[in-house]
Amino acid sequence: MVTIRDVAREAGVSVASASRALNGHANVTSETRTRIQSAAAKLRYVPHSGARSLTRRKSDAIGVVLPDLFGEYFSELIRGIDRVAHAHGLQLLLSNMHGNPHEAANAARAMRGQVDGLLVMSPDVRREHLFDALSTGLPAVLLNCHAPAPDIASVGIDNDGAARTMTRHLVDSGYRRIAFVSGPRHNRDSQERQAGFRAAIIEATGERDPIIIPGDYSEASGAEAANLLIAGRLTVDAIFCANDMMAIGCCSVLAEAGIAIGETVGVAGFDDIPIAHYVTPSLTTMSARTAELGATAARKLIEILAGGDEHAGATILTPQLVERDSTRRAVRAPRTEQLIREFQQENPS
Amino acid sequence: MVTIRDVAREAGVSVASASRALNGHANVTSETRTRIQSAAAKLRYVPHSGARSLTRRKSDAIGVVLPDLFGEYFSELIRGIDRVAHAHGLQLLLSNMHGNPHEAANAARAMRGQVDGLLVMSPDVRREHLFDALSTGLPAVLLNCHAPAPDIASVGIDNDGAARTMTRHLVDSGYRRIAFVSGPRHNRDSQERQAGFRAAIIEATGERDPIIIPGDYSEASGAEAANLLIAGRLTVDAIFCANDMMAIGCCSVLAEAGIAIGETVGVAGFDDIPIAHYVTPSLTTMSARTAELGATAARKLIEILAGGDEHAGATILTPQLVERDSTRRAVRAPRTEQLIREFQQENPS
DNA sequence: CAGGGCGATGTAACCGGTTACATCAGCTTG
DNA sequence: CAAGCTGATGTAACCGGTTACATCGCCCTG
Repeated sequence: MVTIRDVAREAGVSVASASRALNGHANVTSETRTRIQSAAAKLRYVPHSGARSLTRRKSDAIGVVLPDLFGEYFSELIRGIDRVAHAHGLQLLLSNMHGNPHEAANAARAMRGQVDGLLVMSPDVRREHLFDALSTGLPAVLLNCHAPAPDIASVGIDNDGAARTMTRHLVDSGYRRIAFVSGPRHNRDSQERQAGFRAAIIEATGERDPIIIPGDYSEASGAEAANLLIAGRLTVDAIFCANDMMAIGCCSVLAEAGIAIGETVGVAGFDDIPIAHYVTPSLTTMSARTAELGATAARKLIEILAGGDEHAGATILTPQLVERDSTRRAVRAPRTEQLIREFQQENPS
Repeated sequence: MVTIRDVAREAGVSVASASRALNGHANVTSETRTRIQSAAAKLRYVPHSGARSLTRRKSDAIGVVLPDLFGEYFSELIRGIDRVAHAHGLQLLLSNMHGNPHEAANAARAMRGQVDGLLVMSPDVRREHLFDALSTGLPAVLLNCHAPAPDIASVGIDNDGAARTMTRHLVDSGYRRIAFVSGPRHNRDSQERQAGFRAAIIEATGERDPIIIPGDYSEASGAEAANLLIAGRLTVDAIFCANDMMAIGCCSVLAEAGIAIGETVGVAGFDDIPIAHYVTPSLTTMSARTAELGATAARKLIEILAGGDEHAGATILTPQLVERDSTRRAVRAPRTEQLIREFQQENPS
């Protein structure tokens, strides 16, 4: 493997000059510089960025620690992070804790010396895990986590408010008895969404003990909720799932059973993953603007790395209601819609 | 930042002993070891993996260079890669060339010294780009690329064979005039899929000049193809799209226009992204087994890193036909299906 | 008890860069 | 022409680890 010393030797200069020339420092004769550059090109020199980061004390990379890497939620998140990281010339070091909260600390430790900062998403609410993860001393931004201390930067979404918005939307759309399907018990997002749902139900209907079905964010657990309904063990006319995948599982069981989604039973999700737009009927959901969440967190970390300590504290994004067919009372077949449109075009006003 | 020298001082030993103790080498008294370990714990020592990789000459990380990071295709791919990387204790350094083939070389260069090997996907067929990307001297495995030299390891899928399989499936399902919607011109996968389609059409129908509509893998370009058909400028009864997103775009326009997909016009895609399963009607497609592709490539790279040079050369995965409703002639409403099932249950045999 | 062997520990070189400081040549200027 | 300045270049220390080799103390053995 060719090093900068090889380049220096080839060009007949010292390593210091070689380093200066290759890094574009000013104090090198242009003659020397070209000689060094051509030596580097001839030897196909590629700088060793590991060694480089050792002296420069920065690595131009940020670490991303996520609970899981699958599903659209995470591809969206990474897309948002990558967009701003790439714009700042930063690499992304990815780590997946595979659902094991203890691994977050390991992952963060393993990244010490390879990254300048950390983006950590640890949806489990138990705090000690987060502290572990942050113990490397690296600057970090938390995603969708309760910051264990107020001086730690975090970016999250307003789950509570968003769940209220959705619940009110369901009530306003005329649904009377609404059930909520929760996510995993220790998941903070799910807890907050559930709290928002409960508050909005109490406010709207006075019902103090709304129906809550335990789920785990999986498609299967959404399907189970739908099965309860079909079996007659759940009399509701709307189901609000704590994430989109459960809503989709729910819809497919209902559709299979011939129940008119939207008309007979309204279904809503949360996150607005891309699939939500493509399923039939399309799914009403709260857009968590996941890519934006990632981008915001990355931006915040970069600002902190640049020395702005005033960027600590929490940034909260407000999800937006995306109303689609799964909560529309009159869902017509596409063909019918088409005929209506044609009719309207032919008979203006 | 606390270094191993601080730990050594705290424990009253030399750095060598500290290093040995912390790395679990045998030749340390257990008494000394515990003393060093508690010193490390007390000081919250986290090893600097950058410095570590400098002497160990390995970084326990692999670089992944991809043309884009969005969409389900890439989250699937990364999922597969991560699964095996994680199992081998490897980190993932991600780089996105954002559609610019020249960036692949930059990305690969930037990774020198931070990764032990590279996984490169560069769907652009122009060879010099690939050579550039490989010029770092790092071991690399190519994904879905023509290896520019036979001794370079690569993993790909049999696009040609898969396209033939799909085309034959369409013919066997009774579709007579089939159009193909291609991907971007320089995309190798698309070219091979198109070639497979053409060959199968010639074989099945003798038609030497089948209909090929240029697309670009985007949902919009699939929609455009459908618009051609609706406008009557394309008389076909099946559309085979070079990827799923185009097929989905195509379907939504057809459905919007009230055309019965499957019945009147068959639509097929390629890749089997998760959405394909959720759209209505569900999409017939060739499963590229993307996660498996990533996992296979990662496994291959790891074997090469372990010193097995016999693993060079190409591995080809065979996609599998996933037949769904978009190419079924009798697509019934879910309610109808349900009634039929009930009828069959009540009247066995 | 001297000498050899062995296991624990320390010293220092090294990995591949960057950079503070020293050096040196060439020019200006009094 | 000597002194001083400037800018290019070289020397060597350093970043934070690992590890070859040296050292040292201890125990065993003849």
